[in-house]
Amino acid sequence: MARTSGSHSQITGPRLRAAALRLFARHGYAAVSMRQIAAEVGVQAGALYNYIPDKQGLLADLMRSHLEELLAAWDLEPKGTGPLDALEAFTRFHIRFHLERPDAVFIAYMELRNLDPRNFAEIEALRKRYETGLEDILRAGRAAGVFDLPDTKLATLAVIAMLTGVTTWYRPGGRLSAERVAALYWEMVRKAVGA
Amino acid sequence: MARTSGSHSQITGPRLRAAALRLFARHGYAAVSMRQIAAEVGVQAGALYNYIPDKQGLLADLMRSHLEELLAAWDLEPKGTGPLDALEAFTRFHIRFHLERPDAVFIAYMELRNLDPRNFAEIEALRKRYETGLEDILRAGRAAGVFDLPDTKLATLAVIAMLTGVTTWYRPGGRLSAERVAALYWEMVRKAVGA
DNA sequence: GTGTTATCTGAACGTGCGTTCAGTTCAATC
DNA sequence: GATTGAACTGAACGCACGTTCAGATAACAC
Repeated sequence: MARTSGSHSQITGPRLRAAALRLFARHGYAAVSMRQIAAEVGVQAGALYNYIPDKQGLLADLMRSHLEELLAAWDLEPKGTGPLDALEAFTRFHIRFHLERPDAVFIAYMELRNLDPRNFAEIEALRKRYETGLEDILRAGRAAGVFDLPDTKLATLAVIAMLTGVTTWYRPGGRLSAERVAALYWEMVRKAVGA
Repeated sequence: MARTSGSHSQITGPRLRAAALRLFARHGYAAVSMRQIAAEVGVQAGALYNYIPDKQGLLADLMRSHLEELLAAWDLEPKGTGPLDALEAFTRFHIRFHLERPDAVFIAYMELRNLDPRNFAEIEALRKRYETGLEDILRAGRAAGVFDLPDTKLATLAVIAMLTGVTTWYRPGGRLSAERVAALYWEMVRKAVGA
């Protein structure tokens, strides 16, 4: 009894991606079966292959679209004037964006090892591009004498790790609002870069 | 042809744990099969069950012994006098200890979701105890007026995330020595806590 | 009302999984 | 030199995996 009511192609596709995102984040790519995803979508496993080439392609797609969305959103973000404004913008943007997509963030950072080499290179390049955005800010601020940094590259990695760590413990409705968390982190980041 | 030369029980056990640590860290718990581990040890898969109850027990064992080693080592670490010394000791200890065991660290932070509830509670308690060590230092320093922190709990998580992040990019023989990395991170941590 | 086509089912494919266990081998013991 | 027992093999267990595909169904075009 296929096609039980109306056309589903524009429903099943997004639902597949949403279910995969949730399950991969919760249990890990390797631990989730296509049948589990299909059950969540409300469909048999075979039907999923109308929307994806294979399981590996599904994972790569999820990561690619997350990172492309991240880069596009950061491009549109107002960055104020000068490195200090830009760093604050980055900090607040990073926390806000990541807290809104905890599952996608987790997958993009944790399932890199499950990508085959071709996909890995592509995804890693996107991540690198995002990191470079922060590194440029730090370098500019250092050159302008606004920041006091012993090592720009290391500071980039340290700040990103610190900010991304928020997603491991933050839960909506907890002690602190996302806005408050961003403010507190910005204070720590500002001090850490010596500004 | 079992027992091809000499008694192996004191060799196979550690080799099993070493192989599992390496493979779990590289590919993830769910993606590694008992047969892969056995092949690395140089034994048939069935022989592994002389040393472990099951695959889940192997994972729990690896995480438990890593965290117990971490707590024991931190207990023995000289902490100087006062919160500032203690925080520096923690920073340097954490980086040194973690850089020496990248595989175990990765597993302990990433495979929590693959523990069954009983094991999870136990492992999570050990992790919490370690975090509390840092939180106590920060709270003491704040009370003594040595640190300037908007939120002690949040600072604890931020510092741990920042420091643990080192393991994601550090490679021996790279641009910076472990000692130098620790020094640079200590400078950033010190600034971040307002000291 | 007929034909077309997108969408899905249900069964099957070969493969590999974690785990068990009877049997084999060999160092150690007496 | 017989006995013991730790350490391991090799085969098997039932099950679940990712993926394919012929056939069924229902919405749509005319």
